[in-house]
Amino acid sequence: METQQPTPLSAGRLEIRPQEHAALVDGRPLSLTMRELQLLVTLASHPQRIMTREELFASVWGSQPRRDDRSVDVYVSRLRAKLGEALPELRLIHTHNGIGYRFSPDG
Amino acid sequence: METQQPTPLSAGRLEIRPQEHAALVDGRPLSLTMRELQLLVTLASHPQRIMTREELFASVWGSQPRRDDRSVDVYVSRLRAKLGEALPELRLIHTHNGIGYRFSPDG
DNA sequence: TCGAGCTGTGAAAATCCTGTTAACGCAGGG
DNA sequence: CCCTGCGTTAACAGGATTTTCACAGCTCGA
Repeated sequence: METQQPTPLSAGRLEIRPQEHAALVDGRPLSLTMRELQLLVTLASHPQRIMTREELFASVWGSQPRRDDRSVDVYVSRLRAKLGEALPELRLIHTHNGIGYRFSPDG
Repeated sequence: METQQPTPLSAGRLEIRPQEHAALVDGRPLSLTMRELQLLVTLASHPQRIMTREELFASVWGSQPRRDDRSVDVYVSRLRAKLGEALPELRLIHTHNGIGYRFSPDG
């Protein structure tokens, strides 16, 4: 069984409410697309854990990525851009070369 | 329990008095139709919360929308037009693609 | 009976999202 | 240096979604 998250995920000034399709910074919702939000939820559901592209893709897209698929990278980039606007001082998503990405609630 | 709103809803220069079927900007009443007002009241009663079309429809029309119903969209558009005339510098109603709409008191 | 305004619906126009590719930068090894 | 591998992001086309317009039916006073 996968770790079941309580409805709201919290990470400093960032709060994520999957049920409400919302990611809030200081109470203000970010304008995330479905994919971006799904990706953020997946990452934030496993704080400090390095997640592979395959894991992330499976969770967000519901299937196996094809060889050399860069969708995860592209959406991480888009997500970072929007998170960076709202929280310029924090880098919540970390790259792990050759493996995947990791969400760190405290930057 | 649902959030119970005090009679007058306030959002900057906009004030809404559901009891009096009135929405005022700087004290001047907007010419809103019933549906437009109901929609505005519903949205403004849940500031910063992303509301789905289903929620909005249920609240305003009192039933479930039929598949592919665009009534909510059309009335949001009509509402925006009238709000935009009175408050050209603010965008109070935000679209959340694939989900619904959100009322932000401060634009 | 007429006219004005409100409503819901369909559909065209405008806008946004998605997946994909490719250009670019950077670091390490040869 | 040059090459290679990897991550980042700009750009694009196609598809999906939203916005807006037009219209016909209704209601309600004049």
